[in-house]
Amino acid sequence: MLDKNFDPKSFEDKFSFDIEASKRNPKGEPFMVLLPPPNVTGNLHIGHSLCYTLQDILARYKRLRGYDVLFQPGLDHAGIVTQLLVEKKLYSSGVERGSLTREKLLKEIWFWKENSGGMILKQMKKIGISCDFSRLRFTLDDKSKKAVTKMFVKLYNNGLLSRGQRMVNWDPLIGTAISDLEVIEKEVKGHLWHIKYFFEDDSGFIPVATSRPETLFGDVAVAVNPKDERYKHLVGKNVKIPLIDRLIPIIADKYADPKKGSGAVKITPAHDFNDFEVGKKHKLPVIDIFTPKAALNDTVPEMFRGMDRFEARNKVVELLEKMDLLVSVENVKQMLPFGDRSGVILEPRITYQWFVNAERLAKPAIKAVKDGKINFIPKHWENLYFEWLNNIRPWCVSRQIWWGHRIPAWYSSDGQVFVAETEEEARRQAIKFYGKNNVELTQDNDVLDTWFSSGMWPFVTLGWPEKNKDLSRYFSNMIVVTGFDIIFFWVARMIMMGIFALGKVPFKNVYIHGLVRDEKGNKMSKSKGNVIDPLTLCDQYGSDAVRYTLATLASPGRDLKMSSQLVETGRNFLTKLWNVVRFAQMNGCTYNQHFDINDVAHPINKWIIFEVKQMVRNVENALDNYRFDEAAKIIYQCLWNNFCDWYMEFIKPVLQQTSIDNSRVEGYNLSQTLLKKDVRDTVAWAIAQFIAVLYPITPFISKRLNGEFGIVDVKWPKIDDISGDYSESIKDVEILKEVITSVRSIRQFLRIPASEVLQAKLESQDIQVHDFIKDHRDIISRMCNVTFAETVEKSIPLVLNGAVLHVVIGDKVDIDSEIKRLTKESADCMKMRDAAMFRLNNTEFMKKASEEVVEEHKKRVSTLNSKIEKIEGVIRNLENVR
RNA sequence: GGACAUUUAGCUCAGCGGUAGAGCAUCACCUUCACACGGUGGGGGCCGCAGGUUCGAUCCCUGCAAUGUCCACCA
Repeated sequence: MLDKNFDPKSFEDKFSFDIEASKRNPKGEPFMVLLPPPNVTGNLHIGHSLCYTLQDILARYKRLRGYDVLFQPGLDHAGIVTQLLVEKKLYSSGVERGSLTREKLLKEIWFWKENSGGMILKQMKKIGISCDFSRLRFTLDDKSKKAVTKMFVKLYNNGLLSRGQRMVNWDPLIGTAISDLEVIEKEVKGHLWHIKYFFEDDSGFIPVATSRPETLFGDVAVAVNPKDERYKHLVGKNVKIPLIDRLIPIIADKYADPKKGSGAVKITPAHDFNDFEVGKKHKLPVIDIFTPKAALNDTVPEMFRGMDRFEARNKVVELLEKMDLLVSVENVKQMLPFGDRSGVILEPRITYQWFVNAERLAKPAIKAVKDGKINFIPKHWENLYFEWLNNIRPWCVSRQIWWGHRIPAWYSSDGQVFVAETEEEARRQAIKFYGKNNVELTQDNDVLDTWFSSGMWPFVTLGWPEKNKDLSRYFSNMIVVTGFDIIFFWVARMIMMGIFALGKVPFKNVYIHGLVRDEKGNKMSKSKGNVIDPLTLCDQYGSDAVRYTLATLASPGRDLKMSSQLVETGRNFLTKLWNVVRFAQMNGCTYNQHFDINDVAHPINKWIIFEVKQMVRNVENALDNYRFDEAAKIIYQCLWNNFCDWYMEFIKPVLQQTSIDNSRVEGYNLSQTLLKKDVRDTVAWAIAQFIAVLYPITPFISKRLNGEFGIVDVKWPKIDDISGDYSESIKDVEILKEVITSVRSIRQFLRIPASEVLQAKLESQDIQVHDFIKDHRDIISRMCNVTFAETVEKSIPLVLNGAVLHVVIGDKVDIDSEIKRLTKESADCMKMRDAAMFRLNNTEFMKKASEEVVEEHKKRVSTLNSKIEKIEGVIRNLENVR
C-alpha cells in the first residue's frame, strides 16, 4: 500500500541508478542521444539539469516507442580549467609555483581526476539520467588519444592544419594562446592619452592618442590619413618616440581615421591586430616589448624592465606628465578583451601556433544545414550558425599548457617538423627526409584545444577510427540537445569534423534550449548570489518534480525563469498523482492485463478512455516535435482535470458500493457488480497510461507506482487498438458536467451552503439526454448535493445545451437579481450570436469562407438562439411572478 | 553599426486566420471518509503601437517602440 504521505525521498534513491533504464533494444531503429560531456571538474548546475533532463526524456520516450537508444555518457578533460584548478590546489598546499615538471604535474592531475573528478556523474544519476554508465568515456582516455592523434595527422596530411607565426589572443596569466571564441569583450572605463610626438628637428609635434601608452616602446610609425588636411604634409617626416627618442616615420594610411582620437595613430605591430596588418603592409619592423606574462622585456629602457604592463602604463604616464609630453587626457569607455577562463585582459601576441583551416571545413558544414540534412530546432538558430561559419577565421588549436592531447608533431634541431601518429613514424619520416641513419627529434610541447577532442565526440564515442557496428549504426542517427552558447564551440565543430572524418553528418537534429534564469529573469551568477542549485531542489521537492518543472518551462526559443515556487507546483502535481493511485488502490483497482478496452460499455468509462486516448496522441505529437512543455501540460490537464476532478468523482458511487449487487444497472445491460469490475479495470488502465506517458518525464514516481500497481513493465500506450464510437458517450458526459457545474454555480451565486440539499428537476426534449441524466442521478446528487423532485415551484431554471434544469430554492429566490443575472447571460449570448450572424449576412464571407466555417457559424447561431429563447422565456415567467 | 529573438490576465507563459487559454497569485465558500501539496465557484485581457493584406487579423506583411541576446568596431 502506498504511504499516505508522498515522500520522493522514500523511493528516488532506489531508482537513481537503474541499469534497466538504459537497456538497448537491438531490434529497434537506432537512435542516439549525444550527451554533451560535462567537464571533469564540473558540478551539476541548473543548466545541466535542463539539458540532461530534456535528453533523458527523449531517450526514455524513444525507448518506450521501441527504438534502440544509445545514450552514452562521458567526461571532458577541460584542459585549461582542470589544469588551473589542480595547480591552484597544489600551490595552496605549499608546492612552489612552477616547480613541477610536466610529468609530475600530469601525474598530479590524473590523481586528482581519479579521486575527485567526475562528481557530476553521481549528480546526474540523482536526477535520473538514464545513460549507459558502463560505456563511460573520457575525452583524454587511450581510445580518444588514438583518435585525436589520427585526426590531427589526417587534417595535416590534407593541408587543413598547419603551423604558422601569427598574431593570436594571448592569455598572460595562463601563458597560452586561446581561440577567438574564448575572448570575452567587456566594456571598461579607461583613458585616452594624447601624447606629443616631436619632430626629428624639434620644430613641433604631432599629437598621438592612445589608450595604451606603455606600448610606445614598440612603436614603429605614426599613421595619418592621406586625406587629412591637418597632417598630410607631414607624411615622410620622422618623429621621436617620447621617453626613448627612437625615430619613427609618419606614414599615410587609410586606416588612420581623422575622426578618431587625434587623427594620428601610433603603429605598434607586435601588440595590436590592426597595427600588425598596417605594419605588414608598410614593411615595418615588429618590436615585441612583452614577456609571455605581459611584463616588459629587455627591449625597453632598464627602469621599465620586468615591470607589469599596468604598472608600466602608470609609470609612462607619470613621466610623460613630468616632461610635459601630454596634450590632454580623455575619459573614455572602451571594449577590452578578457580571457573567459582567467578573467585577465588579453594581449595580442605574435607566436608560432597550429591553425586549422576552418574555412575549408566550414563549406560542407554550411551546405549540410542549407540542404536540410541537419535541422536546428528552433530553426532561427541556423542564422547564427551560418553567420559564424561564413566569417570563420583560422582556428588556433594549440595551447601552451600540459593537460590535454599533446600535439603529434616532432621537430628536428633545425626546426623541420614531422607530423605522425607515433614518434617512430615521425622518425622514419625524418630519416627519409634527411637521408641519415638517425635524427634527434623533440615533440611539440603544446597540447590541443579541448574543443578539438570535443568536436570529435560523436564518432570517438562510437569507437572511431575503428570501423565497427556501433559507428555505422548510430552515427548520423543522433540528436544533440544543447544551449545556444556552444553552437560555435561545439555543434559547428562536430559538424565540420564529422563530415571531414566520415563523409556524412553526425546528427540530424540539433535542439537548442534556452538559458535558465532566476525568477526575475536575471542570469544566475555566483556574484549575484541568485544561483538556484538543482540538487537542493531535488532534495526539497524530489528529482521528478524538478524534471517535470524543467520540462514545462522548456518552450522552444525562450529562456526559462526558474523558481522554487514552480517546482512546488510540479511537486503538487505528483502528489495528486500519488494520491489518486492510492485511492484507486484503496478501492481494489489493480492492473488487469486481460482487460479489453473495446468491451467497455458504460458511457462514463468510455468517456475517460477516449480522453486518455486523446491525451496519449497529443503527448506523442508533442514529444515527436520536441515540445516538452506541451507534453507535460497535456498530461497535467488530463490527469488532474478530466481524471481526478471529473472521472474519479463520477465513479465514486460505484466504487464505494460494498455488497454484491446483481441488479441491473439502469440503462445498461450489466449488473452493478460487473459495472464495478469494469470501473476498477478502467481506473487501473487509465492510471497505467498516465504512468507510462509520465515515465519519460518523471521516471522515479512512475517506477514506484508501477511496482505498487501490479504493472510488470512500463509500456507505451497502444492507442491504435482503441476503436469504436465514443461520440455519444462524450456528448452524454458533457451534459452531465454541465448540469453539475450549473448547480454548483447557482448555489454559490445564491450563497446556499453546500450542506443544504437542493431539489431539482430536469426537463429535456431530447430523450437521450433525459434518460442519461435520469440514469445518473446518483452522481449528480453526490456531486452537487441535490435530490430530484417533481415540483418546479419556487425554482429557478438553469438553461443548458438541450435541457433546462429547475432548481428549487424556495424563498431564497430574489427575483430581481435573478432577472438581472439571466439578462446578462442572454446579452452575452446575443453578442456572440450577432457576431456570427453578421458574418453570415456578409455576402463576401459566404462566398469566400470555407464550408466548414460557414457550417460552424450556422450551428453556433442556432444553438445560441435556442438558448437565448429559453432564457428570455424564463425571464418573462419571472416577470409575471413578480 | 549588423543580425536574431521577445512583447497576450497582477506574475510566468501557451495558443491560433473564424467565441482569448493554462499555471501561479487574487476573491468567496468548503476541514466532505484519495489529496488543504486539496475541493468548488468567481473576478481579471484595445493579444506593445501605427499602417497594410483579407469577407474576417492577437495570428500574415511593413514600419515603429521597448526589452534581451549574439556578432563586429573603437586611437
